[in-house]
Amino acid sequence: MAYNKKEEFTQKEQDLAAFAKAMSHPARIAILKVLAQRNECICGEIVDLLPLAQSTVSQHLKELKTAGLISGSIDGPRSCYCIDWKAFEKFNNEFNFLFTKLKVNNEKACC
Amino acid sequence: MAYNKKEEFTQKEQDLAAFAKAMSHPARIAILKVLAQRNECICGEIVDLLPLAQSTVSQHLKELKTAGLISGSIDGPRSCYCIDWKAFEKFNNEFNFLFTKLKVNNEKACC
DNA sequence: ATCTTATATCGCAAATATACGATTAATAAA
DNA sequence: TTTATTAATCGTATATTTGCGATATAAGAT
Repeated sequence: MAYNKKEEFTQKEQDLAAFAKAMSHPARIAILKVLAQRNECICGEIVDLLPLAQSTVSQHLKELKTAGLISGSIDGPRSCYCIDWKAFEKFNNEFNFLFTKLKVNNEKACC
Repeated sequence: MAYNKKEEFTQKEQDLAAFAKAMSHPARIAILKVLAQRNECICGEIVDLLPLAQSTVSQHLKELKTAGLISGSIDGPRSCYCIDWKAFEKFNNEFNFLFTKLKVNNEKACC
């Protein structure tokens, strides 16, 4: 694109979009699912569960971490990851505020 | 990428990812916000509210419509759009099922 | 000290997404 | 019928994402 216009939107809009973006790939949904079920998980186990190369999984993990959806710590030669529940709660609140609360006023759809 | 591996994930994972993807740009969040507040909205009004060209807004609207987050109908020479609340409800349920329900079992984070 | 194991990072190719101007299509107004 | 208005689509440039193999890094095992 000629210019990147993302900065011209409000911070909340950007934050919500960034969170959604982190979840916008099935591989990352799958990773989050595993982490949600196990509380903690070693990178290698995730690699075994996904149909992707190790380097690709590592990249997805990095994206999730950068976006703040998960946290990770080094555990000897391994890396342990888990979900940042607080971030999810925050997103869920924002999301519901935008798209559920307002629904009450507008039941009758026009189209 | 050499190959698109998205199809190798479960349908639910793909669906959730597709929904998140539709919300993964601040412009589309902004559009959804407007529609949530107004119940219905003409394309032109949205164009006026966003810092983007008409063709770009139209493209974003198309993406939202294709992903099923909004519906639209032609109203004379204009197009009227509104949120598909059912789709949001479905997404919210899936999302909560994955990322909130399971939280109860796993309060103690490791990292 | 060397070897193994686990993970992150780099470099690259291919696929997608973003943005715009120009054009088209379709209705309303004159 | 001609003209204006509204919105969709096309073509194109650029940016970003996805994916992999190869390489680097770092800790544990021998």
